Amino acid sequence: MYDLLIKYFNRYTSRPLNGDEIDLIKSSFTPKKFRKKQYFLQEGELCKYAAFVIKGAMRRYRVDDKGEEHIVDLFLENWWANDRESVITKTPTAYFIDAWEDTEALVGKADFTILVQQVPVLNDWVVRLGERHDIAMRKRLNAAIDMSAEQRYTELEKMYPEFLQRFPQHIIASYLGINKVTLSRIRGQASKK
Amino acid sequence: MYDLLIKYFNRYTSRPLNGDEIDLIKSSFTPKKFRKKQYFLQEGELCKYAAFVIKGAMRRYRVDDKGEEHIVDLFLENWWANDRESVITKTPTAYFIDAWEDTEALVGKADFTILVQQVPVLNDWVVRLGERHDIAMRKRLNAAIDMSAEQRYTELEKMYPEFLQRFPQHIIASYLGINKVTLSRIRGQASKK
DNA sequence: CGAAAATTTGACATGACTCAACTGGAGTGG
DNA sequence: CCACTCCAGTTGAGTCATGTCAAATTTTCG
Repeated sequence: MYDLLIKYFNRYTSRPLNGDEIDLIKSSFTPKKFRKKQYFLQEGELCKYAAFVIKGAMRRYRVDDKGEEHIVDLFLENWWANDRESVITKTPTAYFIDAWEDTEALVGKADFTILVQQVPVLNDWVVRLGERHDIAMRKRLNAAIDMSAEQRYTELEKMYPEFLQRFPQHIIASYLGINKVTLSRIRGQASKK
Repeated sequence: MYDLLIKYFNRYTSRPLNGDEIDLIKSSFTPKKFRKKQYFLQEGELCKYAAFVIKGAMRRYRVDDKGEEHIVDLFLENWWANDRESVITKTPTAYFIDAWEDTEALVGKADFTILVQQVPVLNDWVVRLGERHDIAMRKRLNAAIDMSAEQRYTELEKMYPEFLQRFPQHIIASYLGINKVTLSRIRGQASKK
C-alpha cells in the first residue's frame, strides 16, 4: 500500500529514504477508500488534507453561478489531490474534489512543511513538485490563451493520453474549457482524416 | 538603489534582515539599466539571471511561427523578470524578455537556491514567492479557460490597474490573449454604459 | 430489460478574428 | 513651424470558430 508512495518520493530525493524515514512517512499518511462520486473536499471547507492517489481517479472542479461544473484538474495514480490555495491562504476553498473512479488514496496533512521538518530529505521533493507544477501550469496557460480548441485537444492527446482512457469525453471537454458538443465534432473531424 | 530590494525581502521574511545579510545580498545583485526595447533575455539562451525591477517596466513574450508576439508576463517595480522553466530544466528559453520603458533593475543569479544557502532567512521569501506565483497563475488559467474576453479585461482592470496606465492597449490585449481590434471594441462598448 | 448518462448530429446564434480603411497623435527632419 | 512618417487606436464589413438548443442515437449500468 505504501510502496507506491515511497517509490514516488524516492524518485525526487537526492538519496533513497531510510527505514526510520519510511516509518515516519507511514505514520503520517492514512489509507482511505473513496467510492465513485464521494467527496474528498467541498466548496467552503478548509483544505486540511492532501490525497495521494494509489489507485483510481479523482477530479477537482468548481461550480459557477449557473450550477455548471468546470473541471480544473484531473488526478490519476501518483498524483496529489488538494487545493494549495486554500492551504496557503488558510481560506475556504472554492473547489470540490471527488473520486471519479473508486479510488484508494493515502491521506495526510495538506501542509507539507510539517512532514518536511520531520523528514528533511523530502525538501528535495517539495521543491521539485513545485517546479514541475509551475511548468505544467504555464504550459496550460499558454495553451488556453493562444491555441484553438482543436490544438488544445491534440496537445492533450500527446501529453496525457491516459486521461482519454480514464475520463469520459465531457469531462475532458470541461477540463480543456471546450463545450462538450464542440469536442464531439472536433473528434468527428479528426477521425475522418 | 538596494533599499527597494531589501524592503521587498523584509516583507516576506519572518524577521528583518541584519547588516551582514544585507551586505551579502548587495554583493549578489548588480544594478543595470535597460533602454526601452533592450533585451534582457532572448529565445534560445539559457536563463542565467533574474532581474528585480527597481524602476520601469519589462515584458516577457514568445514569438510564434508567423512572427507574432504573444505577451506572457508584464513586470513593473518590485517584480522579478526571468524564465523559471529555463532555470529549472537548464534548457534554452522559448521567450524574450525586454524593457518596455527605460528600466533600472538589480540583476543576480537566476537560481535563487544559491542565495538562500548564503542567507537562509530568505527561504521564507522563496517559499512565499512560489506560493503567490502559483495562486496568481491558477487565477489566470481559470480566467483564460472559462471567461469571455470582456470579463477577462474587467478582471484585469480590477486586479492590475497599473498595467492599463503603463502599457499600451495592444500589449494588454496580447497579454490577455485577445485580438487588439477586439479589445478596442470592448472598451468602446464599456465606455458607452 | 429499462432508465439514465454520454455522445452525436443538425440548425442556428454569437463572440471573436481578419482585413482594410481611416483618424489622430508623437516624433523627425527640413 | 510645417510636412511627413510612423504607430496606436478606432470603425465597418465579412468570416470563422465555437457555443447553444434540441432531438436522435448509443452506451452504461443497475
